[in-house]
Amino acid sequence: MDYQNYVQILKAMADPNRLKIIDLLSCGSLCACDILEHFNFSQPTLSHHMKVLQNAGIVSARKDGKWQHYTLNEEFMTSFKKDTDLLLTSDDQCICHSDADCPNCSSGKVAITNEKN
Amino acid sequence: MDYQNYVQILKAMADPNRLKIIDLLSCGSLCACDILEHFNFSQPTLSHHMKVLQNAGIVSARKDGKWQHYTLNEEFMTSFKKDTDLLLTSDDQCICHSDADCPNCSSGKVAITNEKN
DNA sequence: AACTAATATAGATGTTTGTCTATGTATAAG
DNA sequence: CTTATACATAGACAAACATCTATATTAGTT
Repeated sequence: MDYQNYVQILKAMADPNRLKIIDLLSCGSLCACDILEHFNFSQPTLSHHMKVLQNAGIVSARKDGKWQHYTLNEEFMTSFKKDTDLLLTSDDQCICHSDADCPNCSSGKVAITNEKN
Repeated sequence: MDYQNYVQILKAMADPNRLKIIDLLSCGSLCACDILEHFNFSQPTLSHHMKVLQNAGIVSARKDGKWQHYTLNEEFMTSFKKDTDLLLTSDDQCICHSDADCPNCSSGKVAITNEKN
């Protein structure tokens, strides 16, 4: 799996305020000023958070006159859940399979989830 | 949902090395020295990372002689996926429902996913 | 008892990050 | 054209964080 992208997403989510923004957007699109009303921090701080969320591919923005409308990316929601499953599942893509000295691989502990081999 | 706990988990995961540790442990339990072999950082650094993962409830440790065996918590894996689903779904627990001025609530955009009301 | 191996703790350090104030830019309204 | 509104950018700063070296602790071994 693509660690870099997944870590960037996790970092973007790992802030209580940005998490709240994601939660807000999960109800539907919102413009910056509507989001800002839910917080105590300044407008530039929100601007910064929205940029972090956009850079991580979590949120996309659409400009409409003076307003910026933010929407949760459908692709993020599906791929994040998929990557999480991939991470927490012992499968062929497990990192230890590329390591000949891995105790779990050599001891056969992974065999149960690797029956096709 | 419990933001505090979820954010703590996200913060613990939002580091490339700790993410790799989680991936390693998803194949089965490992002791500290086995984990350390996969990295270039020092032993105290690993000790620090393992503590972060334990404090977040992601990993639990069992001492066996000189060795510390680390295991991915089953409870973390299930609750993390559940919380993620909860976050990314517009449902009754959506944060905006506690806010009378929320544009999405007042405009009825959420109605589709809230048919029982 | 002395030694070695596995891990933890303490303290220092450079980097990242969340936040702020001040200011710039773009769009609409009067 | 001036003014107000919505948002972005620049730069500063304190707190959090990842890492290191040095040292302590714990448990086997000789």
